[in-house]
Parts: sequence; C-alpha cells; structure tokens
Amino acid sequence: MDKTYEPHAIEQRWYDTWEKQGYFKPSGPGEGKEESYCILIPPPNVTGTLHMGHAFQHTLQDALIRYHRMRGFNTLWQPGTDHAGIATQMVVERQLDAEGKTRHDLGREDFINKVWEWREYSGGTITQQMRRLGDSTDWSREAFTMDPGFLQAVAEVFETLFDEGLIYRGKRLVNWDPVLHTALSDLEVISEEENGKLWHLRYPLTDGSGHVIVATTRPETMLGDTAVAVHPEDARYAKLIGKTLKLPLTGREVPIIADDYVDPEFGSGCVKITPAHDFNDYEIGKRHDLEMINLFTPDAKVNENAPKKYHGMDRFDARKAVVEDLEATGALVKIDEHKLMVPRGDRSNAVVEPYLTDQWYMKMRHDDPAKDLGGNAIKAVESGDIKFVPGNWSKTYYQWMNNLQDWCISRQLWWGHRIPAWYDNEGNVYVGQGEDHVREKYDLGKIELRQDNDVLDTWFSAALWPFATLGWPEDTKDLETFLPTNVLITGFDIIFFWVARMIMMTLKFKDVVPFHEIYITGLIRDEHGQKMSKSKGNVIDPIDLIDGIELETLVKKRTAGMMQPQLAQKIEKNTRKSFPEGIKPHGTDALRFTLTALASPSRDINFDLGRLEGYRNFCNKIWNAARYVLMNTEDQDCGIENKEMEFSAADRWIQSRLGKTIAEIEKQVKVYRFDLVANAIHDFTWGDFCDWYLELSKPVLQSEESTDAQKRGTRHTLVNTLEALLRVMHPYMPFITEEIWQRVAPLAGKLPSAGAKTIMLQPHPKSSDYAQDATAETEMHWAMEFILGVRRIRGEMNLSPSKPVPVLLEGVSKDDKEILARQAPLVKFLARLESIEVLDGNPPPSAVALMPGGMKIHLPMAGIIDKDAELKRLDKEIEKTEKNLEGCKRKLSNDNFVKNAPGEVVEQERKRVSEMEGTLKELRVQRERIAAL
RNA sequence: GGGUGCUUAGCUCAGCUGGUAGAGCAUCGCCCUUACAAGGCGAGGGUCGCAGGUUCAAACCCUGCAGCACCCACCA
Repeated sequence: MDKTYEPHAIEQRWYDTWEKQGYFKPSGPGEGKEESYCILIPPPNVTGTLHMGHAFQHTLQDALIRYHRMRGFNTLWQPGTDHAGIATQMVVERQLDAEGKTRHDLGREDFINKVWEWREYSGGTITQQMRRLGDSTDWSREAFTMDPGFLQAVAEVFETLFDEGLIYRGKRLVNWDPVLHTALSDLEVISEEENGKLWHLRYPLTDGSGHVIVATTRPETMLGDTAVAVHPEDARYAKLIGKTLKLPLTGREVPIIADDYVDPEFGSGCVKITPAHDFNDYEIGKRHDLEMINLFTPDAKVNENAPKKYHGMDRFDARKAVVEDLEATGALVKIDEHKLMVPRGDRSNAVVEPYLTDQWYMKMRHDDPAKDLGGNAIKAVESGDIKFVPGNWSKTYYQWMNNLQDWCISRQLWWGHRIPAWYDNEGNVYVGQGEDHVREKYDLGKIELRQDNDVLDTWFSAALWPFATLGWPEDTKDLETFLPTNVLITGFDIIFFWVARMIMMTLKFKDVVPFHEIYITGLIRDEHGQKMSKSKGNVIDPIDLIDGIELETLVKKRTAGMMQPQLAQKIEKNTRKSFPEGIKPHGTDALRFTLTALASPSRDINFDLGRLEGYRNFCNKIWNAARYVLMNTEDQDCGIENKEMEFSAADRWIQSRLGKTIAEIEKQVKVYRFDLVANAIHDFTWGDFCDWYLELSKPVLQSEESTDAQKRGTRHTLVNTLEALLRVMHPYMPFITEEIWQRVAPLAGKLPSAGAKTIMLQPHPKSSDYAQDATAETEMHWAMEFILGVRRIRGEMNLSPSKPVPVLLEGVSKDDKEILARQAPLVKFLARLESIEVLDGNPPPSAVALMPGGMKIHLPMAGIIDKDAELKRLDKEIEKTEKNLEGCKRKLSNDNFVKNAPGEVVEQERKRVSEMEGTLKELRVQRERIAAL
C-alpha cells in the first residue's frame, strides 16, 4: 500500500468497477416482500447541480442501502430526476433572452425541443456528481418524470380522477405570477413582511349624507371595488347598510353591505371590497353576489375595465397615479406607515396578483371515504402505517393536512405534462388519454377538438413517483416486490409539496402507503448557522470539499453572476476570512463520514469544516492502521491453514469490543441515529483498535518469547478484526474500505474464488457472531489501568516517554498476581517499564498510582522524580478526591435518599464512599512520606 | 394570531427509559517511540439560557419567562 492516503487515487476507480459489474442492481427475486429493501430517491431537478443538502441525504440513503444490501436484502435504490417545470423552463428562457428572443418567437414545439436539448446537455451533471459521492443507485432503472412511462401514468391518473370528479376545472381567484404568466399553488407563494403604507380613503355616500373612510394597502385596487363592507352588528354603520357610495375616480355606485368578516375594531370598521383581486374579498363577493371587476392584464397592467387614463399602466405605476388623483380630488384622508405580508412567487420573486382565471383543481377532501384523498393520507399516519422520524414532524403534517385547500394543478407553461383534456368549439371539455381515445370515449366522431394549452404542476407527476418508477400502470413484478418502500429520506421543506401528495396518490391508486417511514433530515447550514445561499455567498459545493479548491477560484465562483453585484465585495471578504487557504481536498469518504456524524435529529445542521478535517484525519488513521496490519501479516502465517492458534486476552478483548460496537450500530441504524453509528465506529476504530489493540499486538509479534501459536493468534485477530471492521464501515466510507479490503480479505480467507470480488456484496458482520468475553475485558481493563496509571505520572512529571522506569507493586492480591503473570510483558512494553517487582517490605520514596482493586504502583523517585512536583500532583489528587467524597457522603447522610432510592443506587454510593476513603487515606500517607524527604 | 424547534466547554455538537456532565476542533505541557506529526502520551476548561415546581435525586419531567430560528394563517 502507498505510504500516504490519497483518496483521489482510489475513489473513481472503484466506482467505475462497481457500476460496470452491475453491483448496484437488486440481488434478485429475493424471498418476497420481507426480503426486499427499497428507497426511492427524491428526484433532483434534471438540470440541477448537487448541493450540500443532496450530499447529506444521499450519504444517508446510500448508507442504508449498502447496509441492507450487505445484510442480504433484495435491495433497490431507485434513482431518477424531475423535469421541474417552472425552474427548467426559466433556465431555457433566460438563455433565449440572452439571444434577445422569447419562447413565443420559437413557438411551443420548438421551445419544448430546445428544453429537451438542454436536458440532454446538462442532465448528466447531477448524476455524474452522484457518482462522485459513491451513490449505489441502480442506474439501469434511472427514471425521469417525463419518460414515456410517466406520460402514461400521468394521463391515466388524470383521467381517473376527472371521471371520479376529483379533478375539475373552474374559474376562480388564483395566485397569478405576472412575470411568469402562470398560476401558482398556495405552496409556491412565499409571504414575507415588508414595509408598506396604509392609505385611508374617503368614499362619499351617493345621497350626499356623508361618507365612510376605508383603509387599503393597495389603493390601485379601488378601481375595482364593488362594495364596502361593515360588520352587521356595528352600531355606527347600521343605518348605512343598503345605502350606496360613489366610488371616487370612477364615479361607479357601490353598495354598503354587512358581513361577519369585518373586524369592527380594526381601522374605521369599513372595508373596501375588490372581489377580483383579493382572496377575502372574493369570498365576500361570492356571498353577496357582487360584480367581479378584473382590472389587470396577465402581466399586471391595468386593463380596459378601469378608467381610460390608467389603461396600460403597470400596477405599481397605477398605484402612484391613483393616489395622486385621490389626493387631488380630496378623497385621500391620510397615509400611515404599515408593515404587511407581501406574497411573492417562489421562482420569479414577483409580487403575486390574485387573478380570476380558468384553472384545473384537484379536490383534496371528499365525503366519500373512497375519494377522500386528504383524509386517507391523514389516517395513514394516524394509524402508524407511516411513521415520521423524528416523530414530531407528524404534527406539522397534520397541521397542514387538516387545513387542505384544493390544489391548483394547471400551469400556463410549456414545459411539463400537457393536460389531457380537449375542447370542442362549444367549449365542452373531454378528458382522456390521447385525442383518439377521447373521441372514442365520448363518441365524438369527426368534430374539431383542441387540446388544453396548460401543463400540470411538476409536483403532480412527482406525486406518482413511488409507483410510476416501478412500472405502473403496468402490473409489474417490481411493484409487487418493492412497494411499499421502506423509508423515504428527505427534508422538511417538501413535506407538503411532495411527501403528502405521494401518500395521497399512492393510497388512491395502489391502495398501499408509498413508504413505511419518513426520515426527515435537518437542513445543512454554514458553520455559523446561516442558510447557504448564492446571495449570501456562503454556499459550499460538496465537490469542492472532496477535490479541494484554490481560494481565488472559490472567490470567483462565489461572486460570479451575482444578481446584486454590490454584494460581491462583502462575499469576497468573508470568503477570504473563512477559507484563507482555500479548501483542501478531503475525499468523498471523509465527507460522507462527516455528514453521517452530523446527522443528529435536529432541525438545523451546521456544517463545520473542522469536523471534516477531523474525519479526513480519521480516514488517514484507518489507512495507516491497515498498513500496520498488512506489514505484520502479509506473507506471514495468519492461521488460515494452520489451525493451531493461541488467543491472548487482548485478542479476545478486541473481538468482544467489536461485537459490542456492531450491536450498537445495529441498534442505532434501526432508529436512524447515524450520528451515533458514526461515533461507535470512530470510538472503536481509534480508541480501541488503534490506540490499544495495535499497540498490544506489538509485544506479541516482536518478542522472541512468543510462541508461533501466539503469533498466529494475534495475526489472525489483527487481520480478521480489520476485515470485519471494514465491512462495518463500508456503508459510510465505501471507497477506502473497498481499497483496503481487497488487500486484507485474502489474508482473512474471505475473498471468494467465485462470486463478486467486492466488499459491497459481502455480509455485514453481526453482533451475534462475536462472543462477549467478560474475562478478557476484565483482564484488559486491569492492564490498561496499570498502563494509564504509569503514563499519568509520566505525563505530569514530564518524564520522557522513552525512558524506561522500574515499578514496585504493593498490596498485590491473588487476582492481581494471576493477571500480572500473564500480562507483565504487555504492561512492561506499553508502559515502557524497565522492570516490575512485587514489593517486599517498605517502599522507597516514590510516586504512586492507585489501581481500582487497591494495588499500588510505585515509581521510585530516585533521580527521576522531582519532590515538589510530586507533592503538587498529590495535593491536586487529594483535593479532587475530597470534593467527590464530600458529595457522596452528603447524599448518604440524607435519610430520605437511603430510604427512597433503589437499593442498588444506595449500595453503589456506599461502595464509592468506601473506595474513595481508601484512596484518600493512601494519598495522605503518600504525601506525608514524600514531604518528609 | 396559531404551531414547531433550539439554548450544554472558546467553536460545532452528543448526552437513549431522571442516578457522580461527554466527543471533535481549539488551548497548554512532553514526545518526529520503525502504522500514522493528517500522529502519540498527558493536562486544563462547563452553577447544562433564567426563575420556580415535582422527586431521595433534574441537563433530562412540569410551569412560567427570556433570546434565537422556522412553519402555517385572509385582518383591510
């Protein structure tokens, strides 16, 4: 093996091999549903790029997939991408814009072709990046939400839901994006507080008997007012109800109506009603059968329904003009500063306009249980068929599901699934899978038909992901084998957009849940807890963490193509501060292990570069530990053929520890505590295996006194522990484990002559394969305490670690003696002892380490230990023990504690006190002895 | 307005069903000991946001408060 760990040198090579060999495919038919394990990837935007959130979620998914594949499940990780309607169309339109063209210049067909071209060109980026991450998805099944199969699935679903009355078309007020010229669903509208104004307007009564004052945040909409509302029980206005007002600027006559919606406490208690441009007003308008005057064109310019002078004005220009005119006519009473929630489109950032249009909707709630999409989806979680992890997310889910509005599914775009509906010249609508089918179904003969121009919301097809990817509407073996899938791993940001809708659709069309568990990951933020965003300039590209990036390149990358160039300077400064030397390469395995370790069940996860460096060092540690093992076992007898082996306590101890570690991992994987899985692996590998076991193996292998059987036993244990450990680590660090395993496995007799020569397809070790060895644990614990005791004195006395010292033992019990007989060489080696002698008579002046069992280890001071330093050390030790002892004694002196606490707890406390008292006594004796020198 | 989450060492975070506070990084000593200086050995560092309560015992359970973050919602 190379002397240094170079992730670049190994990673891509192994991925190519795995993919070529078809190792990512499900292992076969399996033994049925119980033997299968399936995860559906949340499909990224086909033209997108990998970000930290993907890296995080993919790491966890791949870990689960590899873990279960190694445990013998018929395992499928279903990959694919989403056509991402608006997002993708916008990208291509922006490109056209650069050429000075619009999509209308090309026409629908050519434009769509252009988008497909763009998909061909850029669609490989994200899948290529997934390969860099080591994702073991079955690429042979890669799906795309506009595949022919999806076209069919979408059409079938649409037709069925339409025929059942669950999809309908209607003219309603929708969220209209005046920049993108399309309707949006409620979810695609982001409302944020902004500074605005509240204009107070005076509307005179038609009969000249006075006026009312109304307030508005959008004065231009007054041109479309068709009423003023007051509360029915508001005494101030009771006698005005039914009278009419003369609307300023237009002169139109509008009624004063009474409606419960009005809050008499707010403002003047009078509300202007613009049914065509406000959701509340729209409802009131329907209740009172008011006229709905649409004021705007699709790009939110004033239309011909307003007075002529405003025609063609943008709505914000119109606002200015209206306010000026109102002021001129004396209708403007006052203007207050006012904070308000402004709704904007999540893609265009344009202020959304409530707008009256014809759209398609999906009915979310229904009295008929068979048609109650929302209700059934709620029940699936309530019943426990679907479990959120962490469980709290079910509350969020319920909160939204219990307030479901019908879903506006049509979009006035070109890129997407065109709605399978046709109109005749009378405006009748016919729905079905294709024009021919429609003609037949409705027996239309040869009349002229025109297909609906709209496409479906991207999330409509995404909602079919669980069954459309597995072959639906065909009745496939895959559906039978893999649905319901086991777990969905995704972020909370798409619980409503995607998760809820998959649950509804899969229940409706397959009558099963799409997945049994939903593991909701936290959101990856930067090291200070800030959301990563282009405009903040704090985005970290996971590929840069893997490959490294020069500072200058990083600065350029972060400041290029800014929407607000003035931010560039600040971003550059912050970037130079955060990464003074750029980012060093860390490799995929280090990144994956870091993300695994960060996967605590919290809502936000701050990405800390320090952790990444730490785990890169961990990879290096593994690499070097492997080098040590190989150096001592390659071309040597590791006991594969010669069965005569003797296992030391250390050999048995490390196997026992490995078993415990695996048990911990088995437990934590089940509950998705990947952070604890990573901890268990890290602690065992570094703390037990490297720090102790490798060191413990040295005296055995290096000593001429060890027998061949002993050496064989240790070599065998070295190789087999490492080999099993690699299999345990593989799901989280696939590349380094494969690279090392290839060399180690043959020594452990594990590389099969036939079958897959990859760690990927080896069985994952089971805790039940490792016997717990209490004797070995006790014995090693004793040896370690001994060694640590000597080291502590050494450390505090600043004794050179390389200088051998003699020790004298006092208070040696029978047990101590037995263990010592076996472990003396080990202890001598690791504690760098010149000699170990059992004391006969009084000890010389010495520094002492106390063993838990009462044995004392004396380090004679003669010439090597400083008296004052030792006194200082003892004082510190005494003080610490006194403090602890006091606490325990206080507890025991409390009668209630002794009376009420469980017996074992009291007993434990008593034992602690007596131990500490003994220790304290010894320390004091020791101090006197030293002080007297 | 309704809901959710967070607050533990200088930093980033663990702490599972209440029983003497942990890790990594950073800091301070001593070491280039033939796997590893991306390392080894040792050390220091926390009245667990604040105030109450329950309990023999609270970082953990309950109540209130403060700060931070997020989600949902139609107040003109």
